[in-house]
Amino acid sequence: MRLTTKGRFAVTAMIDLALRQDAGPVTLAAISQRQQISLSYLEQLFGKLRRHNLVESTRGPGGGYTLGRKSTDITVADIILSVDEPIDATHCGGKENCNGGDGRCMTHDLWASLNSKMVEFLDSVSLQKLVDDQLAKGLVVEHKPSIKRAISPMPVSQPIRLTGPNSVFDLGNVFAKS
Amino acid sequence: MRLTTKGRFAVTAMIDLALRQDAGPVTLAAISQRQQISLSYLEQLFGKLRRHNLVESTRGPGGGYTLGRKSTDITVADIILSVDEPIDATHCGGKENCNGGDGRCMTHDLWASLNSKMVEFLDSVSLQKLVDDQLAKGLVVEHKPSIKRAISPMPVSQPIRLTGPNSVFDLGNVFAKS
DNA sequence: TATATCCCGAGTGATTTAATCGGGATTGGT
DNA sequence: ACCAATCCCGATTAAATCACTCGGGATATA
Repeated sequence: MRLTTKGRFAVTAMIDLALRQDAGPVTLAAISQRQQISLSYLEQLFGKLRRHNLVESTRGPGGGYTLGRKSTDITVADIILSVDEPIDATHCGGKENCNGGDGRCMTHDLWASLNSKMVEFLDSVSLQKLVDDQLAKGLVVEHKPSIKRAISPMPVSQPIRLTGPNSVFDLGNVFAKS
Repeated sequence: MRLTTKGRFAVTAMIDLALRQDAGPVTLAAISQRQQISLSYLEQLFGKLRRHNLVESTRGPGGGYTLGRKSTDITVADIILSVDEPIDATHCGGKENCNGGDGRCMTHDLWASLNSKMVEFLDSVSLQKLVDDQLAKGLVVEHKPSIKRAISPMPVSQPIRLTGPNSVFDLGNVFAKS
């Protein structure tokens, strides 16, 4: 299980979608503006989410994305696993020898346990839960402006580019260090 | 909190050290051979571990490393945080606006929770626990050959190079995917 | 003095991340 | 029939990171 900003972006976008899909399909352009995620990047992410049936798409004008199933039936683990596919389980296939040496893998059980704990946790949080959290925090969802087109061309704020995985997961100072 | 093979290597090396330090300082060369980790890389890792007081070093012939404190007082979290220093807590400093947009950060609490869970778990596992696991699995620790030098020059098996962080953390198939 | 060991910073190639780019397919409104 | 909105997709890219290697040094023992 990898934890990167990609996963974070995906979860953020899914919350945004869940919050607004009642008024019809939500466009990636809209999500891009609201969440400051580049449109092309969103397209990549939603391609994966769609292939995993977490979202459905409608093409053409008025189109966009809707959830593939109820938000109570989508978990954070679902989302993260969709975009961060763990395709290569190459090293240390479970019963194989990880260290080459004497055929024993001293830390395998440890990582497996941790992995389980993480998945367990992420699988216990539904998308609906995150939506509720946002609404509880006082987030107001504006209604879609129907067909009304944007009149003032509104300067598009460029998303800031975050290169490299420095934004992965920092512990910060949760843990008291020496 | 980052989870890479660097952390895994560090934990593995620390288990090796804990298993054998009773017979005096353990050299990195020995750990390198047993655990198939490159010597130079071990030097890097132990530099960090030493700076975090998890190990102590003795120089010169007969030297090596010993644990900086009791193995019951060292946790996996200690080790991982030592080598994978989370120096940059740049993005989203806690109360700041992560998304630039409306000043709210929809996933911050989620990641913070996950982080806590991970640290909680890793902090609940002591080095001694891992050592016990190994001994319980029937691992036999040979005594150091005192001063006896290796007679046959024994072909040194090269550690396999793992490039890139593909070995980070794969979920494998713990989680049933579509 | 010779050797074993730790120490350290600089460099490196493969890989990943977080995008961008350029084009294409589909559909709705006119 | 056309146009524009929207999804779709693969190729490419710059910066960062990872997992090392390399070359030299410091320190202690015999």
